[in-house]
This record gives sequence, structure tokens and C-alpha cells, in this order.
Amino acid sequence: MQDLDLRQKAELLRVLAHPTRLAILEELATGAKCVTDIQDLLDIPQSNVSRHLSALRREHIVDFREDGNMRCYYVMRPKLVKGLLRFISGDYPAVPRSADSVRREGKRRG
Amino acid sequence: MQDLDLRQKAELLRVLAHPTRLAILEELATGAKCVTDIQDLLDIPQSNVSRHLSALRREHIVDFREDGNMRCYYVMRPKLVKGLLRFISGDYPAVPRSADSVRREGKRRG
DNA sequence: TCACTATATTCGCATATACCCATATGGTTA
DNA sequence: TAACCATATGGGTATATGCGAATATAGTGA
Repeated sequence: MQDLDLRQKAELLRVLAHPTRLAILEELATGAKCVTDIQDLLDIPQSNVSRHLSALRREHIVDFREDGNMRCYYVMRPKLVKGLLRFISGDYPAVPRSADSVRREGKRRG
Repeated sequence: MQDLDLRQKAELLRVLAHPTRLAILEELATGAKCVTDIQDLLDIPQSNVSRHLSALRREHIVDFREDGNMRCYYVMRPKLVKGLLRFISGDYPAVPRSADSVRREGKRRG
């Protein structure tokens, strides 16, 4: 298992797979915000916000522009974030299958 | 940050965010397979496959049907897996923004 | 220059994860 | 029943993660 493509995809997913980072992305999806804005909106420590933003930036999901001593973060891959938020909000019902249908499909061992 | 909904969504993403599990899902997406099938296809230790399948099952992403002494695993939430595989295969170009546009948007601090 | 604000980073710690190897469980077949 | 298959799980270990608290860095404005 050294498929580079899958590794990269998994790494991207991993960065997205954190409740605080999802919350940050939801906020940023509505418009650019600086660190303190996010801190106030989500009510979490500043260092925490900063860390999560760094993680998102490492994957080029967000970026920032400096404005005085503030940094305005924005979503740099809007399609990705929109796609993500849509994806995780979808309804994905479980479809149990009969032993028979599964067993027949599974008969591929020599 | 105790948003239960976001926690659950993040947890689901987290389970999906592993290269081996993605590979397993790609295989299962083409049809049900037993543990040894997957082990052979991906060339990874059996205990490893078994553990990843357990993780996927915990999130009700896959399930299995017993067939003799084998367990045929199948995708129990096909829409989720299809959606995932489509999502991670998409193209999401970076769209850098000017400091000006970001700064104006960010002016929401009182 | 000095106090203040905004942000990033380091430290220490607790917890989670993934892996390998070995073993347990239970069905299968000779 | 005995050897064998398929699968799950426990032990041990290395590594990663996330957090709070404290600190560092740098811009701002009096």
C-alpha cells in the first residue's frame, strides 16, 4: 500500500476530518474572517484557532491576506469546501443486503 | 465547540481518511469481497485488513454476510461511498484572492 | 518609545492511532 | 477427530494528534 494518490487524498480528508476545522470552514465559507473573529464566533482559544488554520493552510484549503496586524483568512479552494460541506450534509441511508446477493457477488476466489 | 452534528460528521470523515481504507472502499465499490480477497488484492497483512474493516463497520459504511467460514463484506451505504470517491477525485483549483477583496470582506469586527 | 493588539509557536502532557506478531475462535473437510 | 482455513483480537510499541498555558513576534497608535 504505497499508492501516492490515495495517500494524498487521505491526507486531505484527514485535515478536513476535525469538528473545529469543519466549523472554521463553515464560517469562512460565508466570508473572509480574521483569527480573532473566528475565535469569538466559535468561542475557542486563539492558539487553537491558529493551529487549525495552519493545518488548513498546509493543504492549501485556506490562505490569508495581511491587513495591518491582522490576517484575514479566506477559502482558497471554494469548490473543495463547497463540495465538502455538501458531501457531509448529504443523507446516506444504509442499504442492507441479503446474504444471497452478497455471497454470489463474493464468489471470486480461486 | 461541542456541536454534536459536526463531531459526527468529523468522525465519519476521519474513518474515511486513511489510504488503506480508501483502497478497501474502492475495491468493495466494485463488488462484495471477503477479507482474504482484499488481503490479496491490496497485499497487506490480514490483521490489518480486518481492523480497517471493523473501523468502517463501526461507522456503518460497510457490513458483511457470513458465508461458511468467510465473511463477505459489502458497501452498506453505496451513496456515501460513491459520493466520497467522486468527491476526492474532483479537481479543486486554488483561487487566490487580492488583499483588497479579502480585506473588505473581513471588515466585520466591531 | 511604550503599552496594546493580533497572531504564531513552543512545551508538556494525555490520548489515539496504526502497525506487527502472535494467538484465539470457529467453520470446513479429509 | 485432526489438520486446515478464514477471521478477529490482544500485546507491545512507535508515532501522531490535540489541547491549554505560556511565550515569542510583529504591527499599531498614543
